[in-house]
Amino acid sequence: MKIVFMGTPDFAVPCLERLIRNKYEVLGVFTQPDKKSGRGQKLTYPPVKEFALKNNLRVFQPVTLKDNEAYTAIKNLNPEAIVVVAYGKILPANILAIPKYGCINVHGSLLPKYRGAAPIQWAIINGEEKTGVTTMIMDEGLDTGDILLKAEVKIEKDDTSETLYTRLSNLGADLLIETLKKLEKGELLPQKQNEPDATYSKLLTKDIAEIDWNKPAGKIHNLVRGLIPWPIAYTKLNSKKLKIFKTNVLKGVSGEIGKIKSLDPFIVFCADDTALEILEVQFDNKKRMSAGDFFRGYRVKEQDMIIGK
RNA sequence: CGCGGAGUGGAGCAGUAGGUAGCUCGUCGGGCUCAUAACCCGAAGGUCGUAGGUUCAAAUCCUGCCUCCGCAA
Repeated sequence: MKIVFMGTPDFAVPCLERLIRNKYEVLGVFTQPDKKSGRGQKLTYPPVKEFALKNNLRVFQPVTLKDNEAYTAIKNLNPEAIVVVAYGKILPANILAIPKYGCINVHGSLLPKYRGAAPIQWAIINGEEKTGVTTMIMDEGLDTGDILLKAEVKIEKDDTSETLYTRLSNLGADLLIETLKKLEKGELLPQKQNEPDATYSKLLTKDIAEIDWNKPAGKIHNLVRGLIPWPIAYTKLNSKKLKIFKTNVLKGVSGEIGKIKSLDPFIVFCADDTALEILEVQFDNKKRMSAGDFFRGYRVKEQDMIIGK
């Protein structure tokens, strides 16, 4: 099958890799334009572009798909299917209509739950016990297309968005190949999404990353896990930012909410008689380290430490 | 040229009016103890990121380079 691939971040790379490995003919790869990023504002390529170049694929980085230029380019490639994985742009109707098998999207949730951005992170933040990937035939809406296949995974207690990402991107890639094979054989019957069950997730931003100690420890633990590797949950310690990477929930512990119970181990009281043990932190301009290491060098008396502001 | 912080024994840090380095933890040995991650005694371990420069003398001053990190994107 002749395919045009569209994707941008790491999540999309396994899909492209599987397509190549399974001998699909990848006519071209669309990805977001290069951006200046990182310290020193260096121009960096999106991960999909890196991978595409290494595999000698044609790369397209249009600023918009809504003009005639992008449409014509895709039309001329004459794909039988367009595979879209975390591309970051909406496909207009005229492009959706080009391939005979349609535009296939791989989404990191069990649709219709978690349509939109950052579905994997929100599944963890909300404490879901399972999530998965879904393939669908795209339409003009935001993740509203008819469902082709789904695959579930269990969210483990210590999963972070990072670990879940890895699992789901590989699962998604496998599901994509299965979807394409069955689609080609005419074995798939697209299913309408059940609208009343639909939920949407927002793009992650830094302002959701500050920990609210008035919540129960379990919720905070989920936030911490969900915000790895970005933007990282944090609290303030004597007015400076203390990023928190790893925590442990303690139950049946009562104390004044938002106060430090002890430094070794590092425990803070939370709502509903719970407490959060903080295992790994990163302070100010320091490196990421265990709470024990941090307090070994942080020379402020315990009674002078103020958490949360 | 986006802004800024930092590289000191295994780990985290202190040490800027320049004179061969200290703390907490860990490690090793010994002691106490029914026992211990607890306590006591002792020991090992650092060419102070790297290359030059200034100086009688630099971890501490100057210059280049490498690496790491925060913010902003």
